[in-house]
Amino acid sequence: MKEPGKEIGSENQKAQMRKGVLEFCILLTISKEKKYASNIIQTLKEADLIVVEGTLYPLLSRLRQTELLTHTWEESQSGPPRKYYELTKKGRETLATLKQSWSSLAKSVDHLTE
Amino acid sequence: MKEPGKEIGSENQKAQMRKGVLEFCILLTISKEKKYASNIIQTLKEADLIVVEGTLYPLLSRLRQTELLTHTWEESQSGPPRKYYELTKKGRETLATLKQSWSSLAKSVDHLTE
DNA sequence: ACATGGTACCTTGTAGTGCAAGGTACCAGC
DNA sequence: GCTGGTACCTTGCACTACAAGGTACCATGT
Repeated sequence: MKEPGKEIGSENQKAQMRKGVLEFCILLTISKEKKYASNIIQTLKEADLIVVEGTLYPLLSRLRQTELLTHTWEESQSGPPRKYYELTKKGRETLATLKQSWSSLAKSVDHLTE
Repeated sequence: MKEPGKEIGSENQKAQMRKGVLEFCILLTISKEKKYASNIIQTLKEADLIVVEGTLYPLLSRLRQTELLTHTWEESQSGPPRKYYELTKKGRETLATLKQSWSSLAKSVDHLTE
């Protein structure tokens, strides 16, 4: 069963584009300094990228399983302890590769736009 | 059951990025002149974007259902007739929106990279 | 006339991924 | 010890690309 006034491409598509670079952006975010989940969401939001918890946690787990990042618990002054994420060596290497992938992709799009 | 030496993010991720902009790129491709499927794949390949038939056909159907493009049959001089795709008015409008989405996304990534 | 190779179109089943919604645990203040 | 806030995590659903397999039409050679 589908809604009759189904959403047209543009809205949906914008979300689709965001998906593709999400993992990349999260690695970018952490690369500057270690952060915890809510912190990451905040940073991405400041860059106009909307992400929610339900998306982020599974993604962080996946990145940890592939050993791109590690986490350490730290006490908070107000509330429960926080899980700070940080890039591993492999994580930094992968990020470098992804930066190239991104610029390569941007180049392709430019090429098609002309 | 997973392969033990499972593929690490970078390869997989690059594909993921491509996915996000695929629909956008296809609309871009057609926007210049009407094309048929193999033709589109060829054009994308020249821009370093790999797409296969099994991906393209369902995508074109989807775009037709949402009325972003139409098709017309034309005879070929060598082989079966070809289905040429072309943007509709709504398609051109959507494409304009997507161009903005793309540049907005690129901006966000740049913002995070700095 | 009909077999063969090439071109083009299309469908089915599978795996990966983001997201909405709901759930658990810890801390501080009243 | 109750309440509100913060933080972490899981489950079920919908969407999408892709691999693989299938159909149809045309031209050429024998």
